[in-house]
Amino acid sequence: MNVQIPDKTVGRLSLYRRLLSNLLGIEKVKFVFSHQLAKDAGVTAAQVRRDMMIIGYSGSPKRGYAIEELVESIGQFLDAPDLQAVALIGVGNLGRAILTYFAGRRPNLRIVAAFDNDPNKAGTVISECRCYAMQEMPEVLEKKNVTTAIITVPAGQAQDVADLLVSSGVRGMLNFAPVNLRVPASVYVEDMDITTSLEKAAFFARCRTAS
Amino acid sequence: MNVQIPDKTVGRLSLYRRLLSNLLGIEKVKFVFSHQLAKDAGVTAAQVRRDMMIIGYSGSPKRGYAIEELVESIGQFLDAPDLQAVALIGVGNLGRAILTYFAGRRPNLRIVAAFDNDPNKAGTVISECRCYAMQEMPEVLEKKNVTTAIITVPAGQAQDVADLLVSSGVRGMLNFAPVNLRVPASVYVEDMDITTSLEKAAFFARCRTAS
DNA sequence: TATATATTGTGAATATATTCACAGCGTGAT
DNA sequence: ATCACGCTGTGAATATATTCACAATATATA
Ligand SMILES: NC(=O)c1ccc[n+]([C@@H]2O[C@H](COP(=O)([O-])OP(=O)(O)OC[C@H]3O[C@@H](n4cnc5c(N)ncnc54)[C@H](O)[C@@H]3O)[C@@H](O)[C@H]2O)c1
Ligand SMILES: NC(=O)c1ccc[n+]([C@@H]2O[C@H](COP(=O)([O-])OP(=O)(O)OC[C@H]3O[C@@H](n4cnc5c(N)ncnc54)[C@H](O)[C@@H]3O)[C@@H](O)[C@H]2O)c1
Repeated sequence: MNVQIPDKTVGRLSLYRRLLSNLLGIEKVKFVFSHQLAKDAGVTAAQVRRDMMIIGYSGSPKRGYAIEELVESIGQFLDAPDLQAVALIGVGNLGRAILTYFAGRRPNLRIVAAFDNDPNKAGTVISECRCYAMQEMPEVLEKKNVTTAIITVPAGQAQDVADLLVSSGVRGMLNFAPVNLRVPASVYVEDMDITTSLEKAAFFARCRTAS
Repeated sequence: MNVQIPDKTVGRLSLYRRLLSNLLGIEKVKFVFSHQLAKDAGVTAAQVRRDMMIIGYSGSPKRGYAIEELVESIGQFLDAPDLQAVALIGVGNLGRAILTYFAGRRPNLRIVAAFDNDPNKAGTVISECRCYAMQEMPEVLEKKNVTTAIITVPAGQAQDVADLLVSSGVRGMLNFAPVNLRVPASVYVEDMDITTSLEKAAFFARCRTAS
């Protein structure tokens, strides 16, 4: 990956792909114009075309983008060639919701192991995913070749967990704990701060109401 | 709200406040410098100072920011003067996790009602929050003066739910369904797309590993 | 009281992201 | 075959976000 890919573009590509898959699967459409995709995605047509440019995909004037081909292209860009294994740490309320949601949903991006320090949880299976004890983590992560992790442990435990993950070779994390994780520059962290997002929604709700 | 407040700044203010509350409550510190807060928040010191400028809060050189006062200032800026009531629609796995998490956590920003179209859920109480049937929604939202909502229904239902919410006076939404909601310009939508975020983490995990 | 000093507040500079706007082109119509 | 049209691809322009850099300043110290 020599060129620096904008973070935002990656997010939109994932979004485009999902929308395109819907079009293909549900509406049986074969082609889309940038402005159609843009409308579904909530962005401008120019943005869509710019993103396509970034991944080097070309459409045709008059016909637009060949959906099937484009989905393939985005996949080639976003996905690992083989299975990309994901682990989830912290099988609490949120962790279980996520495990259940992703179970069997994506063949190439699968949660292959869950971990929790609660001894009652080790050994259980949630939505087809085995839950391991924390001390098994390094071994399991290596054996299953896990490179990506979802952190759903309490805030106070998140840094320790992140350190463990890093030392076990994880390079991408989706972090739900409300803390700024300190990781080496070679590790990517995507934060999902639900509380902050709710506060934003609440703030702008008032803002808009006032105007 | 005459000046246009940057979206990103609002998010960071929420984050700063949480970090500052920790400092006050746990570490008993009274003052912080911009670079200390910046480190905790994972941003630059200049960013912190710029954000403070935006809400019109001043620190003092040599001492920094008076934490208690600053928390108060951020609160004045972010929070409603009285209770801001929130509703949650879709009491599934994710919805229940969120209800449980926020129960009793914030006095001023509270989930005061949940809704689900499953008749088995209407009438139940999850983490002190009453779950209502969908047809009760307009009435309950008005009575409880709800202006903000969390959408955790399946993607196919989210637009209908959003329309209902808008017509009941909701002006801010936190949307977990993977669809772009079409709402009037006077309504704010904050999207939390867990799938896209996981794909981003996975993508950059590969990216970093390669380099 | 005077001084040294590390930090604030902020205009200007830079970086990043998005949009504009239009030349060029492929396609369906004729 | 030819044409007219509406779209794509993209350089340039603009908008937004962040960082730089430094004068102004409040305080701790002597
Ligand atoms: N649920 C929400 O809506 C919500 C909202 C905002 C933030 N969050 C954050 O998401 C995270 C998870 O939230 P939750 O509601 O699922 O909490 P939870 O308490 O239900 O689950 C936490 C789980 O982590 C496990 N755990 C604790 N320490 C551990 C460790 N060191 N190693 C491995 N496992 C450990 C616990 O046994 C538990 O199963 C928290 O950081 C929380 O702040 C959640
Ligand atoms: N759980 C996750 O980790 C996860 C990840 C990515 C996206 N999401 C999205 O979050 C949303 C919720 O996910 P979930 O896992 O909680 O799903 P879920 O199926 O467990 O819950 C959905 C709930 O919504 C209710 N519902 C359905 N239609 C409704 C309607 N018209 N009005 C009111 N209630 C209705 C259902 O009865 C159910 O209780 C979905 O849109 C999903 O795509 C969830």
